[in-house]
Amino acid sequence: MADTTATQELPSTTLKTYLMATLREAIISGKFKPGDRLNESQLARQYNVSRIPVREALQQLQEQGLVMNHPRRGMFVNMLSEEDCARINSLRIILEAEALKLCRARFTAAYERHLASLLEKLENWQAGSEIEAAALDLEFHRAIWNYSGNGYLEKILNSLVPVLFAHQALENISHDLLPWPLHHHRALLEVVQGKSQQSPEEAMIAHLKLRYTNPERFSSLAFRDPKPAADQ
Amino acid sequence: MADTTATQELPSTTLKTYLMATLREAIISGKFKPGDRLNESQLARQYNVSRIPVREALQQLQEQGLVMNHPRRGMFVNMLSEEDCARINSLRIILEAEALKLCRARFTAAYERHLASLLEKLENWQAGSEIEAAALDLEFHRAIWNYSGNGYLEKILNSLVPVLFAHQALENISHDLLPWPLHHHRALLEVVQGKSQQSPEEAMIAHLKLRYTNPERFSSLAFRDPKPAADQ
DNA sequence: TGGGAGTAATCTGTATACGGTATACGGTAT
DNA sequence: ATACCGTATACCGTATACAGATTACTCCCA
Repeated sequence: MADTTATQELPSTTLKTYLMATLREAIISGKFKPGDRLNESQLARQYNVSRIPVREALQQLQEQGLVMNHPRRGMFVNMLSEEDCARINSLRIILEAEALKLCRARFTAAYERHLASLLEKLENWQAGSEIEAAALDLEFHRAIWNYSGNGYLEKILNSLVPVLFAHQALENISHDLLPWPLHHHRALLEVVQGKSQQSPEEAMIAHLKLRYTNPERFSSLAFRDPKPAADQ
Repeated sequence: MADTTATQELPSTTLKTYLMATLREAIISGKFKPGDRLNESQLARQYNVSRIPVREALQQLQEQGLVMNHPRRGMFVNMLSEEDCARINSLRIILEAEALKLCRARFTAAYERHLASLLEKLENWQAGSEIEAAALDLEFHRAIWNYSGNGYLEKILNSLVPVLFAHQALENISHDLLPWPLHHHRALLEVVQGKSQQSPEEAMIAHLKLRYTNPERFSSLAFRDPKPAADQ
């Protein structure tokens, strides 16, 4: 299975890392819904480990924004408001646009082959769960982040975006919306290739507008660009 | 050892958060040098707590990039190469420029008073340790991040920049360089006030150039024309 | 005298145990 | 009947205890 964390990834080193990946996947896939309380003892019994690794994994996920801690109450799956999504998206535009620019500057044939093969999988994706679609989507974006050549940028995006995917997946399940939009990733590849007329920022905004209204709402791009209808 | 009195001030929250702040400060101030191994048991004895809160605090600091974990080996104070600093600075320019823009858009009289008072303290700072100067510096920047109105942006910057300050403080101590440059923060305030001719990115690059060579080296600004389009 | 292997010391990772606090429920008074 | 209060329960935060692993040291041999 594709790795779920960007930090050190040695599967059977410690129980904490194993639990982190497992719980992260469970949250992103919607197995645990926002607002759910995560009982340490219960999870420990469920995975046949003691509470300590569970605690530490949950705290790591807390630092990554997937769960929230109410002191003396417990851990709760984070629930994102529409505004939170917009705030994250506003940052994502800036950061992922930067990743696109860096990727474009460092472009090589090997990168292009990898991205193209991922893109092909995305565009030919037909059957399968929404979860798998989301995983493919995330994999494509992660490839771009990785090719930026700046590990800190990659780490930040990895701590920022997956929680959005969790939220999106859940919205998709509960509202039974249109299938995951996978068809617009070619525009991003074209930006990286230097073939696009769009700026990286424009491409990111267009990309996110498939799923959100005014994703750039809380970024500086919101009041630089006269185009969006400022309803607020 | 002098910390035993400090532990007596009943940590209103949890021991973990208390230890996090303490250890963070110790690392940033250079009390623990890069490469040092942090012994859990030793720290536990030193602060009169058990190993568990120490462990959890260290793991939190790991997520913030201040320490690194070698599995089954222990926690080590993170050691930044010159390239790492440049990578972080390249991101910092982008992110803090965004914070400046957001701050400028949300500017109020109260914000201005607060920033101005901090600036006055910075410019009138004469005596005191380099550590205090760094703390003041950081406080000013944090105020800007906070006023951006995007908690996620604030959180990212808080996970990115303090490690730089730790590195800077150490360099300063070991090489006995010039005093901490505090005099260039007015340019940032002027950007927020809209009085500056510089773009936020230019201001940030100029700000960081006081301390680093080519801080924008690993950002997209490095290979874009030096005069970005005026955003106002 | 230097290097390698074996052993001991030490530390991390994990399990179990305990105390304090918050929540929930039931009883009593109004 | 409702509201308030006291007790009970459950869970988190922390402490203590144990096992595996890694490191460092020592001893032996070349």
